[in-house]
Formats: sequence, C-alpha cells, structure tokens
Amino acid sequence: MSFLSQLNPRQREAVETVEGPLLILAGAGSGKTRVITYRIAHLIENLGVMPESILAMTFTNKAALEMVERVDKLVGGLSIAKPLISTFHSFCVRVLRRDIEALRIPSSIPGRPPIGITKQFVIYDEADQQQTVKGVMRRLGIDDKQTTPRSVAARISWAKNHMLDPQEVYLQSADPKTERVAQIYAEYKKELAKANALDFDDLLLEAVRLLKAVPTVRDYYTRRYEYILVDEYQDTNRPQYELMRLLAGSRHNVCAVGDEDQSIYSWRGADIRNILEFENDFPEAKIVRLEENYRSTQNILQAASAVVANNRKRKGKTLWTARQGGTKVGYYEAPDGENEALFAADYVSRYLREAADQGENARAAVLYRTNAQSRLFEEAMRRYQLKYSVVGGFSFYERAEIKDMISYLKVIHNPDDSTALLRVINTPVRGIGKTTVDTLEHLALETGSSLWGAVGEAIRRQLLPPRALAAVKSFKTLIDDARVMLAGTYAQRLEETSAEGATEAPAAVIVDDQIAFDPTALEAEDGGQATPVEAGRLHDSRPEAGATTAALLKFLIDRTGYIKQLEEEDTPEAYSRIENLRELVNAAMDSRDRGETLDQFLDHAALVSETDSYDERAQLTLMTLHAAKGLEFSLVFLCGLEEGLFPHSRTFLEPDDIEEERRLCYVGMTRAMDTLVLTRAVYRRRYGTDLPEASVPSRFLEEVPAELVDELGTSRRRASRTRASAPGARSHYAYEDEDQSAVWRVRTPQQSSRYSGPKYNSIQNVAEFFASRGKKFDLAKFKPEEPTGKMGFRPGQKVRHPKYGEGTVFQREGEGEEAKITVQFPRFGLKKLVEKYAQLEKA
DNA sequence: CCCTGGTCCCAACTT
DNA sequence: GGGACCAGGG
Repeated sequence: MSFLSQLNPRQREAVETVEGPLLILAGAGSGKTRVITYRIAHLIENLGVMPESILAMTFTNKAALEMVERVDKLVGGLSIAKPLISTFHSFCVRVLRRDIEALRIPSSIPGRPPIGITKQFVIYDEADQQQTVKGVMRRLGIDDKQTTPRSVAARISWAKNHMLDPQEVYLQSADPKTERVAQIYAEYKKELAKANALDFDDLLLEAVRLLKAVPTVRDYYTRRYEYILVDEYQDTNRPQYELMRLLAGSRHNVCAVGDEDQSIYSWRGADIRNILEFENDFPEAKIVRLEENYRSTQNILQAASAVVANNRKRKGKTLWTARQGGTKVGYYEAPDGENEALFAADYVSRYLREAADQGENARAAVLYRTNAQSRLFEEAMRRYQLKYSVVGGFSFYERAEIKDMISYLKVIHNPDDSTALLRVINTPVRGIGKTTVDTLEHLALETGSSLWGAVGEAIRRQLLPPRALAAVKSFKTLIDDARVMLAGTYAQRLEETSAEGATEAPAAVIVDDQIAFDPTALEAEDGGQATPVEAGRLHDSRPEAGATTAALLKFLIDRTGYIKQLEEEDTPEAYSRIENLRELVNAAMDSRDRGETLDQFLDHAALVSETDSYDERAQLTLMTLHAAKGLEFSLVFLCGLEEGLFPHSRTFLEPDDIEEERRLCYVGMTRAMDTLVLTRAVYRRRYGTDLPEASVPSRFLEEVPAELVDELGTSRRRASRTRASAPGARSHYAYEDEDQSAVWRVRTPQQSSRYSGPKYNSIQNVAEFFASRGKKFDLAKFKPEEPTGKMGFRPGQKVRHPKYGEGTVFQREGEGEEAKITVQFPRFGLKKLVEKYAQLEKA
C-alpha cells in the first residue's frame, strides 16, 4: 500500500479505479507512466490479481521496455509470472503465431492442405511492401512514373488503417487513379498470400479478423486478459481500437490513457475520435483528468499551452505546475543551418559543462522535424567533441548488408517469400541477371507458383541458357543446404523436448522443396527426390546440422563470400559494413540466449525501430519530434522553426494537418524541464546542391507570448562568441575549408595506394592532388616494366586497342587477368578496360 | 547476357 | 546524401 501515498489525489483515483472502463486524460508531464505502472503494481500487490492476466499495450518498444522496467522495480521479485507489456504489433504477432491457422479454410481439392496464412508467416516491412507493389504494377502494365509504387503503397496502407478492403476502395473511388490503386491493392493482397506474408498493417487487421471470426480464440484471450491497459490512446487507429474492444470482451475492464493534445500520428490512421468519443463506446466509463505538470517550469508550460491553444479540435484543459517562473524560452535566429547547429552545439556544451560543475546530471536533446536535419547537428556536435546519440534516421536493420542477410534468412525460413528471394538471388553477384530473373518470373506466373517454385522448375526443365542455369543451380543448392541446417535445428529441438529418449531425433529431409521431419514422408511422396541429412553430404563449408541463427548467418556469409568481397573492396565503408554484419551475428547470438528460434529472430528484426535504441544515459540526444514523445530533458533545443519545414509544407493544405503539426510543437516544447530554446535558420539549403533559400519564421513562433521569450542575440554576436569558446571553430566558412583539407588528408599517397579501389581511380583527382602539393604529376615516376607476352601493361606504356586505336596507359589496378587498365586515347579520352577482355596490344 | 559507373531525381513522422 | 535507372563495355 505504501507506494500509493506517493500519488496526488487524482493519480490515486486513476490507480485505484480498477473495475470497469476508465479513461485517463493525462496532460504532458502529469505522471502518466507513473500512473500506469502503479496501477499494475496495485493490481498485483494490493489486490492479488495474477500478473499474467494483465495486458498493457503501447506504441513503441521503447515505451514498453520502460514500463516493464518500472513495473519490475515496483513489484520485482514478487513472482515469476509477469504482466504482458508489449506493443500493439508485437502482441498481434504473438496472437497470430499461435492461432492464425484457425482462419484457414479447407481446400476444394481433397487431400490438399487448407488455404490461408500459416503460423510461419513472414512480416513485410515498408520496403518489402513497396517492392511488392512495384512488381504488381509492372505486371499490370501500370506506368510507375505517374503513380509511384511508393505512393500506391502509402494509399494501400491508408486503406488498411481505415479497414477498407480493395472492393470498398474501388466502390468509393471517384477517379481513375483511385480505381487503379484498388486494382493494385487487390493484386497486392494475392501476392502477399502467395508469399505467406503479412505487412505491418495486416498484423493488426488479421488479429482483429481472427478474434472476430473465431469465438474459441476470442474466448481464450478475453478469459486470459482480465485487465487491459492502452497507452497513448490518442494515437490508436481503427484496428487497434477494435482490438482493444474485442479483448475487453463483456468485462469492459479497459483503461485507456491519453492526451488529445499529443495526438501526432493521424497519418498512420490514428483516429482522434477514439479518445473524443470514448464515453459513447463505454457509457459507464469513468474519466480522470491529470492536470498537474511535474516536469516543466511555468514559463515553458505557459509557452507551450499558448501555442496549442490555437487548435480548435481539442477538449481543452488547464495544466498547472508548482514550478513558478523559470528561465525564459530562448529564441535564436541563425543565418543558416550550419550556424544553427553550431549555436546548438555551443550552447549545449556550455550547459552540460556548467551542470557538471554543479554536480548535476543534466540531459539535453536537440529535436527537429525531419531526420534529414540531423546531419548538420551531428557534424557540429563532433566539432565540439560532444558525445551524442542519434535516434532514428537510418536504422540498423535498414542497412543494405543487414537487409541482404535478413532476406537470406527469410528465404531459408520461407522460400516462397518472393520479395526476399528477389533481393538475394543475385547478391552478391553470381551471374543471375535481369533477363534470367524475368524468365523465372514469367515461369512463376505461368505455373502459378512462387519464384522459388520457378527456380526448381527451370532447373528441372533446363529452361535457361547454360551459364545462367549453372548460376541458378548454385543458388538453389545454397538455399537447400541452409534449409537442411535449419531443419537440423528443429530436429535437435524436437529431440530436446521429447522427454522419453526412446524416439530418435527425426531425420530432416527435403522432399520436393518441402522440409519434412518425418522420414516416412519419403514413402508417402512418389518419386520425390530426397536428400537425407547426413554430415558431409552437401557441402564442405556446411556446419553440422542443428545450426542456430548465428551459425546460419556465418554459413551464409562464408558461402556467399559476402565479407570476402567487402574485404577486397578495402574501403572504410566496406569495413563499416563488415562491422555491421558482425553486429548482426551478435544480435543473433543474443537472440539465441533469449531462447528464440529463427522465426522469432526475424519477428524481432521486423518490429524493432531505431527509436528503441534510445540510450537513457546519453547526455545529449538528437532525434525527431515524433521520437521524443514520452521523454523529458532538462534542456531542449527545438530547431528549424520555419514555415515549410515546421510546420511541414505537406501539411499546408489541410487545416487538420496544421493542427497536428501544432500538437507536435506542443509535444516538443513540453519535453523541456528547465530550459527550452527555439531556433530558426534565416537561409536554409533544402537539397544540398541548390542555393540556400530565405525562410519565413514558423507561425508557431508568433504564437509564443513575447513576454515569455528571451532573444539570444544576432548571428554576428554569436559568431564572435563561438570563436572565443570553441577552439578551431572560427566561423562556419572556416569549417568548410577545414573539411576540404580533411578530404585531402585522406588522399595521402600512402593511403591511396592502399585503397586501390574505384574511389581514387580518377586521374583528375590524382593530378589535382599532386598539383595542390605543388608537385607535377609525372608519368615517368611509374616505371613501366616490360610486359610478358601481351599482358601486364604498365603506366606510361603505349598500347593499341582495336576500336580506340593507340593510347597511353595511365593507371593499372590489380594483377593478373583481372587487372583493370586506364588508358588515355587521344580521340576517345580516358577508358577503363579489363586487360583480359580488352584485346590490347603493345604499340 | 551480365556488370559497372555515371546521372538523375528525390527527401515527413513510424510499427 | 542515397537509391533507381540507363548506357556502355566485356
């Protein structure tokens, strides 16, 4: 009971109202997470509710994780059973992995397996969705310049978030474009079904469909979860809302926590009506308002409230704080983006230093509207030698090399995943080009099979030219081998779990591309070619059967020569990619330590976002406003307050969208505990190359009452201050010079000989480099050696080409037959030729 | 028929 | 800064 005394009366009411529907309207900083976690603790500790009958759903893994930790702290060690605290999407995956096959319908052909998604479904991310849409559009012959796959995918997602199927989209369409979207949508659905795949939106939709359609399944979950909590309720979309209703069953023990002023996800289908109309759906609902803000000073809170007060669509509430006064809201107008970032770096570094001097552990954040803005800030922070962590931007799992390996795993797990297969069939290049892939796609279409089916078919019927056929065969062998390894894992697990030891581990066999665990399956199939699992049978680099995901990854990296190829590239980028791959193997090992199987590992990879990598201990964090939701910092920099950037230009047309931008601004401002600084760049470069454009101050700036604002000086004053406080940071123009010299530093002669790759093969670069050092680029330095036979041409040598005539060898890369030679031809300029093919002769 | 390199176009937020 | 696409070369 003791912890309840730490709550104010309103919070306590929210915590102690445990029966029946409850809506908690929790203003920013009003102790929302605290209420949720205390409520869970109260249920378990004071009311003796079984932890496993409590379900809490959040939007981000980050929020879920934080809640788990805080609940653990309150009731830790009480029991082994824990409440389920998870994101909507993870929860749905859990439900679907257990029960989705209840939705399958019997095949009309006797003896055939039922139709529908199986438990082994794969999850398509946004990139997979776009790829699939693109493929569908190509097949339908729809021009992808006018209607981009990207926009179509977005519209399909929109439809799904509003629970519209293709027919409904078609019926509601008022223009040919929407009709086409409906048509693509229908095909897209078929494509996913064929691949046994669900996209992010499907995870919610299918879970809802399952609970609606199958009473036994629904009963299982409603009986199991007696207490349901929904966090960030203002951001729930239709499917999430339905899910909540279904899970609440007739008990209606549902507690939703939200703040309509912080609804920032309408573009993802969040329906603000869910919160505004909660009372209609649950007439017996109790509503508790939390209006005391424990986070910010009065100045900050007043400024933020003044901004959001300009919105029409809100319930309206009055937040108050006991922290009277406080520092005024800072405003700084930078001449350009670079300067804005440097100002932030300068300010933050002094702020953190002063806090450290006083023994305080202050934390700061730089918040921006778009991820693209992060680069300038990162550069500035590095220049000030400030340690920072960036949330978002390019996610680890979005890196090309990681996606490649994940796609391999997906194919191994489910070869019918054509999108994944397409990604890796020629990665790294193994001689399966566009034409071959086209042939395979046609074949798949003809036979109604997946791409993987077409691979087998093409090999069986020898439908490809010899070279391509060999390449396709080697690819198939690779996947088959890996699948046998995986089957070994299953076999081993079966062995481990069968307590009686009497049965031997079932041999895994491949029968017509299907992995079967029961050897008798061999007899059942007529004439299917079987490959028994037998050590050493398949390939030399095959580790023994019983492989973990990590072993599988190592095998793939080894057999495909992926890392080897990167090593040969020998560039810093290549080594960073290798590092990433190592990190992936580590992630796989962690996954094994958690007791996960391959499919669980893939689920994890599909559902984590970079937001989850937020490091609480970092003193300085850079992230988007969206990612900052739910967090708090002593110092907040809110940057890029310019019309077109924030509010974003895409929101200008719809008044509702502008209101959402304003809520976003409110969210950002209310993250600040002690100090809030708003900045704007007078000139901003929008796309790197273009000239900087003059900006108009954001309308949100004008909405902050002037008496709460402290102007932090002009850019001229700042420039001198920066000069004084940051050694080596004279002005941002000086930085550009420094950058130049840094670039040149990389190109020292020693380095360039190490990196013989394409990066430094431009003759102009080399010549310029020498010129910049006041040296002449002297060809004579490269002493030509007498070539043996026709091969081995050296720089400076005269050669003859059948097409280009006579020329002078300029540069040589690599040795032997693979050597590439750059030749200067008087009439054709520089040409890079492969010695083996170029038919060069000594002139 | 495949691969490489250069060019063009794009860039909002996230599960 | 990055990815998609195309032309040119073997």
